Amino acid sequence: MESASVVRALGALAQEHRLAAFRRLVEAGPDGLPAGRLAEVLGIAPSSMSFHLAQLMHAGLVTQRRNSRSMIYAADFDAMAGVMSYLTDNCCGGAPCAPSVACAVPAQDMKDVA
Amino acid sequence: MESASVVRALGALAQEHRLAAFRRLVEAGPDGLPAGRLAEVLGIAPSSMSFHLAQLMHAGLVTQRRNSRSMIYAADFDAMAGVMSYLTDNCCGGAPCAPSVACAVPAQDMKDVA
DNA sequence: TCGATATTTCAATAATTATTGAATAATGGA
DNA sequence: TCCATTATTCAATAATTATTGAAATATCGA
Repeated sequence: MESASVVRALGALAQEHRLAAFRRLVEAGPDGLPAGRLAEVLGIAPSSMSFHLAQLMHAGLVTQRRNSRSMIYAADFDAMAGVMSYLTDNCCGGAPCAPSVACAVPAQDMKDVA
Repeated sequence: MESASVVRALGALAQEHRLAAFRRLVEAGPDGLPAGRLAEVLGIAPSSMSFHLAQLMHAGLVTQRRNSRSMIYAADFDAMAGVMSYLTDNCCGGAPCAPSVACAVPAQDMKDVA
């Protein structure tokens, strides 16, 4: 993953509502969530939600599919893994920045979601 | 680390020149680099460099100290580790986004620096 | 086809971010 | 003290980002 993509991905996550949305999508897993549900949960206007989801799409961090009238968004775990690799390799000075526990421990629940 | 700090840190890294600067500082280690040297390496005006370093400072990702006439900046590895922990815990769906090799392998050289 | 639902696009505006040269501050050496 | 060096702050401007209501698009069920 080259640095321009990483800048886009970091920029996409560097916003309160988008970080919260992405966390919800990670929590939801591959099934994803409809745009309207996300807007409702985050308490923002549907058009704002569309704007933010477009940013996440452009950064390649989420996927989009239609289900009847709903647009379902889901986190792209491979893309996120690419960002994490880049940061680990280039921004952590060799020592893994993520504590080693992250390598062994299974899923962790989401507390403190906005 | 709470989400507002993470948003600030991601925002600080979500810019071409700042990501490049941070990578250089990671590479330089605890000794850090003077502001002027960074500006020179990145090819931007000293005042722009000051602006970007202030952003990184505000995000808590770098430290600052004076050495004679130079201001020396250094990467704050603990802060970066905090960001990585947050992302691993909240944005990677339990599966470690960083490949497991990152947990075992030592330092890695920096290629592809801007 | 018509109406309701779900979402996006558009337009207007506000707020934030990035850039640079010029002016200002801090340090050290002659 | 005076000058050169190093860096930051300021001012002006340009560019990008975020927000919302209104209008447009797509889908479904009756």
